[in-house]
Amino acid sequence: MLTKKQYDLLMFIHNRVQNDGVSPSFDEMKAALDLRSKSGIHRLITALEERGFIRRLAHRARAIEILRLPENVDGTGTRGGFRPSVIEGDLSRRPEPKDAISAMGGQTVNEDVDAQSVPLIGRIAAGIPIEALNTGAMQIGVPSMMMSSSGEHYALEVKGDSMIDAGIHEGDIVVVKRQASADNGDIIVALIEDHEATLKRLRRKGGAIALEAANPAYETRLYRSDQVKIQGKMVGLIRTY
Amino acid sequence: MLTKKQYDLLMFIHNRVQNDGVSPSFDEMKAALDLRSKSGIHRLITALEERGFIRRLAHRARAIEILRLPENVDGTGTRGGFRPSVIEGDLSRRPEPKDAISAMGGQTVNEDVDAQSVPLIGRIAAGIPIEALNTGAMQIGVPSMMMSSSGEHYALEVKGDSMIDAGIHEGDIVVVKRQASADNGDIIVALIEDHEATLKRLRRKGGAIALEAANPAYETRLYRSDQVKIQGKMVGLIRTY
DNA sequence: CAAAGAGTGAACACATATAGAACATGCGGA
DNA sequence: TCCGCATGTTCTATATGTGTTCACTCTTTG
Repeated sequence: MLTKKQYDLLMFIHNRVQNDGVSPSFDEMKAALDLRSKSGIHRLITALEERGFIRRLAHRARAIEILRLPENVDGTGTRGGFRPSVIEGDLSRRPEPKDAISAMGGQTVNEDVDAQSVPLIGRIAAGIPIEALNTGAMQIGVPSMMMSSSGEHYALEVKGDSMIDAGIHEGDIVVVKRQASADNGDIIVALIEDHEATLKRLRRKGGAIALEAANPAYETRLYRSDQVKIQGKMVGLIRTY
Repeated sequence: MLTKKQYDLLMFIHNRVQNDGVSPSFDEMKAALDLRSKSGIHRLITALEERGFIRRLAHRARAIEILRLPENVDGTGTRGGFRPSVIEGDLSRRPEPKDAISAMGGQTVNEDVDAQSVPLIGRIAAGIPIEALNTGAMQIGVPSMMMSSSGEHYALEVKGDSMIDAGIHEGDIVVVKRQASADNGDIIVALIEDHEATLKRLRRKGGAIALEAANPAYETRLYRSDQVKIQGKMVGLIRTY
């Protein structure tokens, strides 16, 4: 759990981000908490990072991102804090998925765990469509650090060994961020000719799209760009022994 | 997450894309932010790209794509262009994870996320002791399914490639359950002669203990059982791309 | 192909921001 | 009470952010 100071600081940052879109500098936080030194802020920030409430880019100004909030986001404002527009009450989370981008991630937040739930929606393998086990889609907890704060994520269980040289084994669970485009070299979920989903590395060659397996036993296959729809980009992997 | 200037520029680009359908040139951005040089814009653009707000095509004019906006911006009605398409019609998402999970009747005590925190206490590699135990032990969220309900768990970052054939790469995080014994074939954290910690596969040979790497470049080493102390057994792996 | 348009990037000067050490204080639990 | 921990402070050291100028390179277009 957080100390009061840590909580205050987290709320201050959150409010600032909500209102300005810009995270505060150490000096501004210092003023907000009524301190005379930025070092105190530094330690609080470090503590928040350790506890998984925020994430930072090292050595970048104002590069703070809020990953989650404590359970009781009630805004017992110490200072003249503004109410966040998105978060209300304690457990009532936002009902509108379309807001998922403007709010923090759109997944549930637990009181003390640096993780979020994503749906495990099926399996994926070379040559085999994603099975729809939509019914009762299982939820799986995924470390927040694995996901970007915005966007939608889902999980798939890996079948087959086509990506084994990338350290992706049968039975592993891959976490995917849903997006329609990706960069060269990304591992993506690709839907081929609207019926076959596969996990491969993306490589663009001129106007064509190459889908590379990470296993010499499988050949790279080339497609026209209209044959392939990118369903998302792999952002993480979870394996249980 | 962003500095004021970065935020201003992002908003300017966003508005221009919304209104004109074309992203502004550096000169136009220069004028908009009241600068006298495009170089400043160039650096801001680089910063925005680094932070994942925009994407660019190198050496292409006006080839800026907005990936996301800061959290305070209401994206309603503006997201049409880059809302990724869904995987398949009937696989579409389940926007209310909490309902899904409670509807499944899982015996979750933690009503929200199926995960727990474990401390990330250091790094491990062949031949190198586990570094620094306490200094700012960062907590990491780990799926509950990865851990047994009892027992103590911790996490280590992997250095080196000695287990690469087991799909364990440099930078991966391994989740370990603390225990003093393990079965043949388990991957364990072993402390050798009280000074060297290593991640290896356990193989007992008569009275001796063999520690096998999963990389042909490393040799299996044999120890007397009094030379090796088992620190725990690997139960999971987490990788972020 | 040449010119215009667009983007890159080094270098300099300041302004801001972050990192940490070192030491002091106050509070709650063993 | 003693100890550990979160917290406050002061100071010092670095690193990053910003605005500018200048010299190119790359693309697009007539």
